[in-house]
Amino acid sequence: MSRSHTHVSEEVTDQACPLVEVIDHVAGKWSISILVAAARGPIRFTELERSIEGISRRMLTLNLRRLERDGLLTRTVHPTVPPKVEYSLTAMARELYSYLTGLVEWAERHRGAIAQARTAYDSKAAAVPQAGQPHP
Amino acid sequence: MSRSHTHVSEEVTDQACPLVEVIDHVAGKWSISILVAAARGPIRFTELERSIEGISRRMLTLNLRRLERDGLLTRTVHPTVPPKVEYSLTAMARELYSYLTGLVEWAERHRGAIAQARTAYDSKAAAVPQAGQPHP
DNA sequence: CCGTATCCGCTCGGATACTG
DNA sequence: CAGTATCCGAGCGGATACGG
Repeated sequence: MSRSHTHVSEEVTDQACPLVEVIDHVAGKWSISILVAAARGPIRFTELERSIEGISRRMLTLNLRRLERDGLLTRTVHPTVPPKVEYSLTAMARELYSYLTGLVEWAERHRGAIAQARTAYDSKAAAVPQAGQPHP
Repeated sequence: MSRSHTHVSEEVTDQACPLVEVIDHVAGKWSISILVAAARGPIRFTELERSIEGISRRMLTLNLRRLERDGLLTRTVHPTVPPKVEYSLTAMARELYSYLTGLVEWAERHRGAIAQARTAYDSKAAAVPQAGQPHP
């Protein structure tokens, strides 16, 4: 945000493409699901819509466009009737894939532990009258 | 994957803790920065604030609380004056660490390519009058 | 089948001010 | 030092309707 003034001549990419933003796009809530789903091979719009639980059509479209714009997905339109559109990973995205699945597998392994940690945290926060008591 | 029949015991954590939500917390915009920064060893609040470019105090606090609640960070208060609070990764989070750095390194490697892909996409979208023309 | 467009509630998140 | 509290604008995201 408050970037000290860089030379505008060469490194536009540094300004235009902060790491945090790239990661945010790539590791976004739906992006991971989409990329993992598309990793098996070309996949159609409605297949994505059905395979990703809870995503709305709007959010699917928005994420697909953003991933395409970032060069992670290619969109291929087959001029048939009815229309058929397929999305595939680019080389860049295939390289990303293993990190994503690693993340997902980690989340699966620790999902239970996380749920327990939340319960513990919440019950602890609820029962601390001797410290959190604002006297009336 | 989406609709295999779950046992009741798993169903509880499944409801309380959807995979997508876990990933969203863990791979969130600021979460990654925080976890990576805390991986080197116990780190203080202001150290985090200074080392993470662009984060506000509010967002830092919110993310720290959420990570603590999810069992990824431990918060240790040293009863000194002035007060000293340190955050450390839990075992669960240290296991996550390598996937996160993998992601970050990927983002660094391809930051330039992504910036170029965006430029290409935008210029293509701007100059396609023969296909995108909405006839009046 | 594969989207786009519009409305709108709701949350995110920065700015600011105040405590132990 | 390490937060909490409150305000408030921006934009995310669901619902709905429509088009090629």
